[in-house]
Amino acid sequence: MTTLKQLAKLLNVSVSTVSKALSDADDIGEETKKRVKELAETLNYKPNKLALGLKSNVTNTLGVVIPDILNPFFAEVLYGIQKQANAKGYDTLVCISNETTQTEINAIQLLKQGRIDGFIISPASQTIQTNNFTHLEAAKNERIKFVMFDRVDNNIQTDKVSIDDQKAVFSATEWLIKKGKSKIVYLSNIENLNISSDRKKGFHEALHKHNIQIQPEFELNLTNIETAHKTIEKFIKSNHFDAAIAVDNNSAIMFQSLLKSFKPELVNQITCIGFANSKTSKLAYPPLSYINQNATKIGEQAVDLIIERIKDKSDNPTYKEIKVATDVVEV
Amino acid sequence: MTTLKQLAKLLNVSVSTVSKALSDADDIGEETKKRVKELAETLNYKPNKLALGLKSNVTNTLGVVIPDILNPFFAEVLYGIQKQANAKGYDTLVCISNETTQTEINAIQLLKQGRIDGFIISPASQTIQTNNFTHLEAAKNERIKFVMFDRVDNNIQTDKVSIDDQKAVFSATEWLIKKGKSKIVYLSNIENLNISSDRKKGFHEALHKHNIQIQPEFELNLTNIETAHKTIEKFIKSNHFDAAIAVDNNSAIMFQSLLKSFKPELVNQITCIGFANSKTSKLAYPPLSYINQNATKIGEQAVDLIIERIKDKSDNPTYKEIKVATDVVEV
DNA sequence: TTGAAAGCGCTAACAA
DNA sequence: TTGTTAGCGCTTTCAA
Repeated sequence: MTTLKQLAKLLNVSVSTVSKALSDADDIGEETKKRVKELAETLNYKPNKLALGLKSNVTNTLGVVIPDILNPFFAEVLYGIQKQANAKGYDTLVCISNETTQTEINAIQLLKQGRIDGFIISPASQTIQTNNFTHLEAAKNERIKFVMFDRVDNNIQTDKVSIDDQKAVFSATEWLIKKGKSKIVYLSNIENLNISSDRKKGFHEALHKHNIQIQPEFELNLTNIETAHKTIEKFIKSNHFDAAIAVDNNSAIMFQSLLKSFKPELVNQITCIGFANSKTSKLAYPPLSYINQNATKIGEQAVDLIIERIKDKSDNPTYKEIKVATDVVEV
Repeated sequence: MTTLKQLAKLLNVSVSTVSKALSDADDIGEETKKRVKELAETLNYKPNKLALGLKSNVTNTLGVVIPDILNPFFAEVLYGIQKQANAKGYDTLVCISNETTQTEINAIQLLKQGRIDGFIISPASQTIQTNNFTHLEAAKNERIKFVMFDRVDNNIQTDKVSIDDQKAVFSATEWLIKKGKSKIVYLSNIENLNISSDRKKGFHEALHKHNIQIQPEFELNLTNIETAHKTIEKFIKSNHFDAAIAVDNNSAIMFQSLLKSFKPELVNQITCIGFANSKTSKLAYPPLSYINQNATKIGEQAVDLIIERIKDKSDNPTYKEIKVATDVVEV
């Protein structure tokens, strides 16, 4: 790595002259600037970011804590985060908590060691289930700035980005009802999170509004991937239904596939919808209509929020809670 | 952030005493050590990693450049990288190249600014298609250590981790043939990469070995997601076939779904196999047998290699090229 | 057993 | 217009 010192030596000037020349300070002669810049170019000089960070307490780096990168939703959020962070001149230090609180604590420790300006987190399911947010509280006390996304918690005061889960599922359910559907099976592989209960509320709300009876046996729990196929098969074989709504990224694809195997004659009459994006919707045929969660947008918004917060030096900030719009994409 | 200086002041000792006490140096009195450690604990002192990095030229951070995080394969590799890096005490600075060379160049620039000890990269498809590896050559000249994975290039001398693409597809094809299949359709959505041609070679090799004629119209190009369904539909409707092999992560799921729609009577007679993992294989019903690419393992191996290389101070290293074993998982 | 000083690469206030 | 100096947080050598 080329350093200022080396440039200075080669050019027979002082380190500070080189530093100033490179930043186009107006107290350096044009001639000198030119010489300095040329040599810097030739030697492919890049300022050492560690030194800059140490000096200025600004790292231009964002921490990102993601529960599960194998979940396409989080992968897409990460994509949005990266894209936006890059556009704004930030790098990302990424940690995957693997849904456990301990890994999350470690991650935040790492992120606290002066290496980031702030972080973006969606808490692990374990954290949410045990309601153990002490590490985030601690971060807050140490004035470390962070933004929560997707799995947001009401007890933590900070900036948040999510979708309106209840509304998203309400709209999708209503979309089905308006197509004349009334015997709708509800699929979820999401563990016991706020998101999950909000989504179910949206489902119930829509049924209620349209005077449709809630039937507990029409709500399938597919958390366990090993038994999911069996659960769906059993349901398909022994119930009358005319639509399916999945509140995660996978279950609708699965359901449709089983439907085609066990009741092929019904495929055209039964409408399936799930959370997805334009690409994953096409894994199924016919392609599934889907609830577009705008995961990329969530990531972008999270980045905007954290950068805004980083730049905001006020002591008593008013936190923002952004709801990214979702929409039903009919294919 | 608590610093050594602050601790020193509070304890009325010097900075160097604190530093040594915390690292258990044997020239510091037990009593002092105890006092220092207690206060450090209370104030939740964490050494500033930037300062450590600046001082020691060791960052314990790995750069990771990934072409496409929405591809489940790369997501899983990233998972493996994170897991292993963490286990070995490294953090990861992740960049997504989005399949373009320019982003990749930027990423490597970022990674070069003294922030990482080495990086792990799978080149963008653009980089490979234009055969433009100057940025990697440059990195090599600057003695920056890196490991290539998956999309490895013969012209770059460095450590590499990949699967034996030809062999993997050969084995899977042969697995189909041994089940009595001979009219096998070949599906690929992979752009023109080495991987792609190696996989096709494996396919041809197996056909050849078992005296099966190669039929170009049995090799479907599904690169364009918009036309993929149509292409498959047309094929299914107008050809006799008894098996399908997909050399990517999505096409087999898609193919099976279209098959069930257009030739449901054949589903039980036609065997589909694709690259997948235990989870994605279950998106289809019946679950697909799959070629297990061991993406997690690839990530882990890449981390092991880069760490080994970082620790190796020799001038003329012998580079390793690891082939991770694949296997056909019959469901 | 403890502390002072130098230095990693950089910036910025101040001096020349 | 250029250079000197101090300091960001840390480790380490050497001196006390």
